[in-house]
Formats: sequence, structure tokens, C-alpha cells
Amino acid sequence: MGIKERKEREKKRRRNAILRATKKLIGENGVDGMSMNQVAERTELNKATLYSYFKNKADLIDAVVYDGLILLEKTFAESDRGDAPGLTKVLDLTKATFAFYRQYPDYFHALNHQERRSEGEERETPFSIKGNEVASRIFGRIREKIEQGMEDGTVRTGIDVNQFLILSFSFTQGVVHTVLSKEDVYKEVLGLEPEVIENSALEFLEYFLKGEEKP
Amino acid sequence: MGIKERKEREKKRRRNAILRATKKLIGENGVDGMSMNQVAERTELNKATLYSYFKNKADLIDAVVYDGLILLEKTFAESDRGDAPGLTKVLDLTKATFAFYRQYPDYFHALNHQERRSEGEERETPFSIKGNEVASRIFGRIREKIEQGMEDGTVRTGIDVNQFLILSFSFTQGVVHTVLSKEDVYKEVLGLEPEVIENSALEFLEYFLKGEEKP
Amino acid sequence: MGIKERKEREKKRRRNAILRATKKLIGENGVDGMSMNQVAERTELNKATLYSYFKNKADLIDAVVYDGLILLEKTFAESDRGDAPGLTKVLDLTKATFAFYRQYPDYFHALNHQERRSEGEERETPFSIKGNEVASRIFGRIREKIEQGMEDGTVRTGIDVNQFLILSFSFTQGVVHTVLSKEDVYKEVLGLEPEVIENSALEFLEYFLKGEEKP
Amino acid sequence: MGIKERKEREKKRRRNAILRATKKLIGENGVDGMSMNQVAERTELNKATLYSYFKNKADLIDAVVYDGLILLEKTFAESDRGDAPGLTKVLDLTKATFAFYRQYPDYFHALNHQERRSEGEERETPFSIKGNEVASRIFGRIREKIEQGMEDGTVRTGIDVNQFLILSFSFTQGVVHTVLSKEDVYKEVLGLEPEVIENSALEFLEYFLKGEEKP
DNA sequence: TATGAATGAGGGTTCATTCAT
DNA sequence: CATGAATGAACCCTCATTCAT
Repeated sequence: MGIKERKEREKKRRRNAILRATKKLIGENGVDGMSMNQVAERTELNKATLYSYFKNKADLIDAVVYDGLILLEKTFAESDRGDAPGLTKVLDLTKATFAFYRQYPDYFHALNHQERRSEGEERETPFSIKGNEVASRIFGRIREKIEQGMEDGTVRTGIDVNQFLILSFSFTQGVVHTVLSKEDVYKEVLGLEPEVIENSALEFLEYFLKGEEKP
Repeated sequence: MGIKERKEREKKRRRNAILRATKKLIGENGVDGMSMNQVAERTELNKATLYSYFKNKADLIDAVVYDGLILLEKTFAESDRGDAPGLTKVLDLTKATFAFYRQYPDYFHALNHQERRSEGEERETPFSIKGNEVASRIFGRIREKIEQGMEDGTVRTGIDVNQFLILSFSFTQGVVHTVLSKEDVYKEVLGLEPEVIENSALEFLEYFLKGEEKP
Repeated sequence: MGIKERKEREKKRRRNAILRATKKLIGENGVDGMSMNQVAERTELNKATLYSYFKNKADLIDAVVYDGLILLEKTFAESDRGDAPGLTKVLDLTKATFAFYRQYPDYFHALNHQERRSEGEERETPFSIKGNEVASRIFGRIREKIEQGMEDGTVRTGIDVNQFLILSFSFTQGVVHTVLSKEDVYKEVLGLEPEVIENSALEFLEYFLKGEEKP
Repeated sequence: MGIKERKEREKKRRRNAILRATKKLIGENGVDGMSMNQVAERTELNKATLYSYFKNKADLIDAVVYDGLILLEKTFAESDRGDAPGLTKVLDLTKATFAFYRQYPDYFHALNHQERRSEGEERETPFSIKGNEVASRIFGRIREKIEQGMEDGTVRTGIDVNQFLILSFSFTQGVVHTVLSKEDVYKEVLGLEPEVIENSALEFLEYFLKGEEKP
């Protein structure tokens, strides 16, 4: 009786194995550097089997990206302290971002890839569409917190919310990129642990968000 | 006598043509998406000829990266107003960075690629070594300005110079990334021109660098 | 009791659906260009299911061919005016052939394929055997009419019946091929409608069959 | 000195080897049934090498088709007896066609493929264009002879030249098809040698072309 | 019996690279 | 020194077919 369910579970497991392997490979070799052959090897599945789970390579990548975004969104949701002031919440999201990429560094290339692509190709496959939706929600959530902060007085006003949003996001992204790609360098050469850099970034951000009115 | 020189000149020209084509192709298709075939086509050179100028693809990429770094360094040098206070100089460097990527957006992928790589592979080819040297000089120059600012009182003290350096760099890099990869989105959806974002970023940075002592 | 019959009926229906889809696909993409995948998609059946109705692809093709031949045979039978003279009957068969391929152009590739194959492979599967039988009957029927014509004086004698048969068949086949594969060209470039070509061919044939004794 | 020429010759030889192998394979397996892998094996060349001689499979096929058409055209030219009456010339062309396919049966599938394609896809590659030109010339040549016959009184008038052309062509094609695909059958079952069939067809054609005015 | 899932083999094509010349 | 030509490996993807269930 549970026979169908078990099959279902197995299928889901395999699908996840493919996604996991792909995510890992993207982390190692980048989206373009990673191949379906490699995925097949890692998962010990036949190459053709991959294509019964995902329409093609782009689709598989999109699915990985989607998973990453969902996970990031969840990380965001979990970091939400309902009653905190806006500023705190924004900083919490940034913290969550750092934590996310620290825990799942493989997603960095993948999520970056997503951004780069939407520029020209305008893929409109189910996964890329859903991915864009999640990305929108994520951005929306950040903006929301900033606005809340402006209302409760913890974030300075007098600056466009979208600019705040973009700069915060860019900064966070830049720090993550730096930390992930140069961790060794910074640790060895400058004696800076990632955590220190991140904390520093958080202070930076807080300082900026709070601000005081410019003369 | 002039015959040898002319040959030499021709060689240099060819080399430059290869580098230029490669840079362009990286800009269009990314490092992994660009091929030696394409370079040969664009330069109208034989594929084998490329290998007499550059040891292999990685080497060619490294050379492009090196060129980009040299150019960035030059842009930095030119932006240097000898007598300005430290803070101004730091901001000028950031401005120069924005200007550089605005003028040579093709270098973005290339320079990003460089960073990603040094993590694991530890390539030690002539060009990658020289590239790292230039990168070091560039970083050094920024740090220099920050230190100058700390001395002349235009940049707040009480924070480690290296942290300042990393955060400033990461922020700048993040903004450039955002602007280059999402320009269309921001322009159309949010109505934000790149210049506006960059100016905003500069204010952000100034605000942070100046600061006032934290209690 | 009706339960078994219904199952039986459903089976037949499924089988026909498969055959229909295959025929269509052969018409669109040719025998080699059409795949079992496509058949499965069109029939909304599982790929494996196809194999419970037909041993393999070749077998499925053979079955389509067989169906086509049966249909052609029926078309022939229906066109038979019992009391007409031999010549008329031969021409009627040719007309029927034209009409058949006009109505079921998808069968053209299929029936052509059949011929090509029997050369080397010597397939001896149930369907190919039955197909050959039908083909023989069809040929026999044409020969029969020619012979009848020779007897009733409407078709000239003095020429081997088999030669008559082969030439008539080849001619008809050639015209059908031309009309089906080049319809557009002839219509646009030469302003010839298929019907005109076919009528012309019929006159041609009549003229040849009737003949007058060669000196 | 002769060094470049020899290279050139070698290249041409290889190119021809590829074309020959392809032609053979098409003869054996049809256009769709033949693969680049097979060509590589037969020629003992690397698969990638094929692509330096021909842009892709379609191009290679087109080149084979083109070669076949050129050869057919040459066969036509050689069969031309300058001073013969029109009817004779038309029949000579038909004889030449039979001879051509007898000598190069592998071209049959290839040339047939050409026809089928021009229907929808409208390929406009160099070879397909040149191929269409040759095909046009070939058709033109036949029409020319028919017209000559009409003028010199050896071919009956009162029928559209284009119809004559199409019917003659279709008939010839049909006979070739029959002979090539069913040779064994006819020989064994009916005791008819190809030559006999072809001669019979020629008589058929002559009879038709000459004709006498219909009442 | 019908199906979901899997598979090995092969499809066409392009890659970075290396020779002999 | 530059080139034409070649190559093995890899690319993404689809094929016909067969299992366990």
C-alpha cells in the first residue's frame, strides 16, 4: 500500500541527488564549466536519466537556482524577529545572507548566474519564472524592512528606498563575493577571519542606515 | 635595420589584436563561453598562431586580466590629485573604478574570473603572477590613501585599515556588479540611472569613511 | 460478459490510435525521422505500452504499411465497376491510386519504405509477410485487369503482361511521388495543378495501353 | 615547389573520400539512416575532421547531392548526339538516366532526398543553391529536347511542354525506383532483367512522345 | 496488462590543443 | 615564424528498448 509512496519518495530522492550534485558542481566549476556528464557520474545515473528529471541543462540549472532562492527566502523568514524595529530587521536579513552563503557557498555562482542571465535571454521556462518570483519576493522583503525602519524612526529618511535597497544589496553581495573567493588570501595575508569582515560590514551597514540628517 | 623593428611592431600589433578580441569575447560570452575558435575568427588569424603568442587559453585569459589590471592601475594613477586630502583621494579612486568599468565593461567578467580562480588552482604562470602583483599594487594604493586620510583627519580612525580596505573594495565591486548585470532592470523597473546609483554609493562611502567616533 | 468485450474493444482502439499516430508521424518526418517517443507523446501512452502492442519499431512500421496496403486494396475494390471493359478498369485503378494518395498522403513514405527494405534485410516478421501478401494481391489485381483488357480487345496485345504491369505501376508511382513532393513547385513555377498532371498521366496511360499494333 | 600542389591534391583527395563514403552510406542506409560517425569510420578520419571539410551533416549531404547532379548533367551532355532529331535526343536522355543510376545507384536516395527537402525547409546554403541550379539546368535540357522535337516534327504537339516534361521525368524516375528497389523481385519472380524493363520503358516513352494527333 | 523509470548506445557538433610543413 | 590540417575528448541531447512493479 505504501508502495506508491515509496516510489514517489525514491523519485524525489533521486531528483534531489541530481540537484545536490549539480549544485556542488556549479560551486566547483561554475555554471558553464559544469557538465551533464559530470552530474551523471556523480549521481551514478545514466545521462539519459537526467533528462527525464529535467528538460535540459538550462532547466536543471534553473531548478538549482530556484532551490537556492527558496532556501535563501526560508533563511530570511527564519531570521525574522516579529517585534524588532526596522533597522534591526534589515541587519538581521544581512546577517542571514552571510550565514546562508557561509552554509551553502555552492549557491553563490548559481544565484549570480541567474542575475546575469535575465539581462538578455529572457528565458521563460517554469523554473526561471518561479525563480524570478522568489527573487522578487526576497527583494520585496528587504524593502519592506527598510520601509518599516523609516516609519519607526530607526532608519533615516531623506533617501529613496530603492537606492537604499540596491546599495545594501550590492554591498552585501560584494562582501559575500569577497569573502568566498578570497577567504584564504584575507586570512593568511591580512589575518582577517570572515566573521570579522562580516561583522565589520554589518557595522558599516548599520551606521549607514541609521545615519543622521545631513546638513 | 628598420626591417627588424617593423617585424617587431607587427608582432606587437598582432598580439594586441588577439588580446582585444579576447577581451571583447569575454565581455560577450564570459570566460567559459568564449573559445579559441572565436578568437581566431575575429582576429583572422590561424588558431595555431594564437598558441605562438600565448601558451594556452588560460594564459591568454591571464594576459587579458593583466592588461585590465594595468589599465585599472593607470586609471587610478590618472585620477590622483596630488594635493587633495585622503578622503577625497579614496573617493576619487572609487569614482575612477566606476568610470573604468563604465568605459571598459568587457573587463568585468575577466577580472572577476581572476579572483575566483586564485582560490584553488594556484596557477603560477608568468602572467598570473604579474597579475597578482598589479592587483597587490592596486590594493596598496587604496590602502595608502585611506592611511593618508587617517593621518590628515579626513578619514575616521579607530577601525583597522585593512577592514576599511576590504569593505570599500567589496562595496565598490558589488555596486559595479549590480550596475553592469542589472542595468536594464534598475532603469526600467525602478527608474534608476547607473550614474545615480553610483553617486549614491559615493555618498554612502564618504559617509562611512568620514564617520564620527562611535561612543 | 460485456466486460471482456469492452476490454477487447479498448485494446483495439488503442492499437488503432498508435497506428494512426505513427502513420501521421511518418507522413511528417519520414520513417527514420519519426521516433517511438513521438508516438508515445501523441497517443498519450507510455512508451513501454507501445511495445506491448508492437514488438519493436520495425514491427510498428510494418503494421502501418500493412494497414496502408489494406486500405489501398479496399480503394481498389471499391473502384471496381463490374461490367466495364478491361482498359477502363485499369485506368480506374490508376485513378484510385491517385485518389488514395491524395486522401492519405501520409502513407506515401510508409509504402515507399516498405519497398526499399525488402531488398536486403529479408525481414520475415508476421506483418511484413502479410504486407507482402497484400502487395501481391494488389499487383495481381492490376494484372488481372490488364489481362481482361487484352481479352476483350481494349488493351493491345503483343506485349508481356508483366511488363505492362511494371511500367504502369512505375509510372503511377512516379507521378504520385512527383505530385506529392513537388506539388508547390509545379503549382507555383509551372502553374500546373496536381489534378491536371494526374489527368494528363491518365491520358498518357490510356494512350499507351490502347495503342495500335506496331508495324 | 610542387609541395603546395601536393598538399592541395591530398586535400582534394580526402574531400573526395569523404564524399564517396557518404554517398555509399546514403545508398546503404538512406540520408537519415547514415551518420557522421559512420563516415568517420569509413574514411578513417576523425569525426571533427569532417567538420573542417563540411560545415555540418546537411552541408555534406548537399555536397553529395550536388556531385550527383553534376555527374548526371555530365552524363546527359555526353549522351548528346548533336545532329539527331528531337525525339531521339529525349530518348537518349532517358537512356542516359537509366545508365546513370545503373552505374551509380547510390545516388538515388540522395537525389530523391534533395527533392523532398526543397518542399518546406528552404535551405539556402551554397551547396543547396548550386544544387538547385544544376537541377534547373537538367530540367531545362530535357525541355529543350522536347521542344526541338516538337519543332522538327518528331514529337507530337498539342500538349503542354511542361506536362510532357513532368510526365516523362516522373515515369523515368518511377522506373528507376522500381528497378533499383525491386530488382531482385522482378528478376526472380517475373524473370525480368532490368535492361528489359528499361527498354520496354523506352518504347513506352517513344510511343507516347511520337503519338498521332488525337481526333 | 500498463506504467514509471532506467539504460547503453549513439546522434551531431565543438572544444583546446598539436603537429608537419 | 605562421599555417593548414588533424585529433581525442568532451559537449548536450535523443534514441530504441527493457525492466520491476
